[in-house]
Amino acid sequence: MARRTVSSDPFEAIAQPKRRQVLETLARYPGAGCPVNELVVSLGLPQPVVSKHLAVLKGVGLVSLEKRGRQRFYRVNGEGIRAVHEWAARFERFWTHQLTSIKERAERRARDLPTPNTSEEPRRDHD
Amino acid sequence: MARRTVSSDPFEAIAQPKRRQVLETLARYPGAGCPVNELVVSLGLPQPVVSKHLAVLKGVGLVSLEKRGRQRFYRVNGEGIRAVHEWAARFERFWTHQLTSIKERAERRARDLPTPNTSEEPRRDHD
DNA sequence: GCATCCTATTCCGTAAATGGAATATATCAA
DNA sequence: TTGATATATTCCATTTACGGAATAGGATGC
Repeated sequence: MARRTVSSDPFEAIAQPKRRQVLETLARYPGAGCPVNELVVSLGLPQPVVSKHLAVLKGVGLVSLEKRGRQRFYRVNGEGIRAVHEWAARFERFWTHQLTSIKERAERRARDLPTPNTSEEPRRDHD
Repeated sequence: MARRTVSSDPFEAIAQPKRRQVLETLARYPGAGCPVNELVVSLGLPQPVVSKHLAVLKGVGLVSLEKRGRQRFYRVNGEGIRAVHEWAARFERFWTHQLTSIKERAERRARDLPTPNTSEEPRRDHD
């Protein structure tokens, strides 16, 4: 049961390294975006593969599309990636504080406290 | 051919919503971390499922582990998430600039590019 | 009309992740 | 030792994503 559904959230979409590559490549183009054939050359991947990845990225809103002539210009749509950025930012305190002091404090608390499961309420201790 | 390997990079690991839940729950605990049984209660998932997700997170360095008695305390390891945060930050300009000005610039450039067949007014009839 | 270019989509085989259940391992307690 | 607790691991079935090849669709040019 409960498989992953790549077509629903940006985290799934960027899980695939090639799709991150697509985004990184797109990001190097100006606001007008980049047509598929140029992406195909840049990435060195078969065109159907690129198109399929673009379809996934578009499905989750990570890129947007503009048709011009027979080409389709894709460009990065920041909002989706912003969500990822903000999710990760929630964990900022885990890398801004030095790990060593966190570890020390963790071990000190571990020794001194009975067991931290007496309350349902999560604790926030900071230094 | 080229499958995704969940046990190799943090992007794969956080693709799974339940693993993000695990991280979010862990983040609410103090530096000492959280034992598995408490995670099981908090998440309402079967214990083997939680353990398996923790194994994946540990495999990619998103959590670290400290044994104490028969319990194992897991805590968030910031470095892995930091990588995600920094990757997303590379796209910051796509959401800090207003979308409207980006669009305008896109269309201006689209007119100026050497691609043929855009001598007319650019079309805005789709997104 | 027809041919050509650009892109999307379908079909298919394979590899892999997920969850459930049962079991194994490890630690403590009596 | 035996038993209970805490966690990990194995086996299994299901579902899914991925890539490749071929094909379809759509726009342009002749």
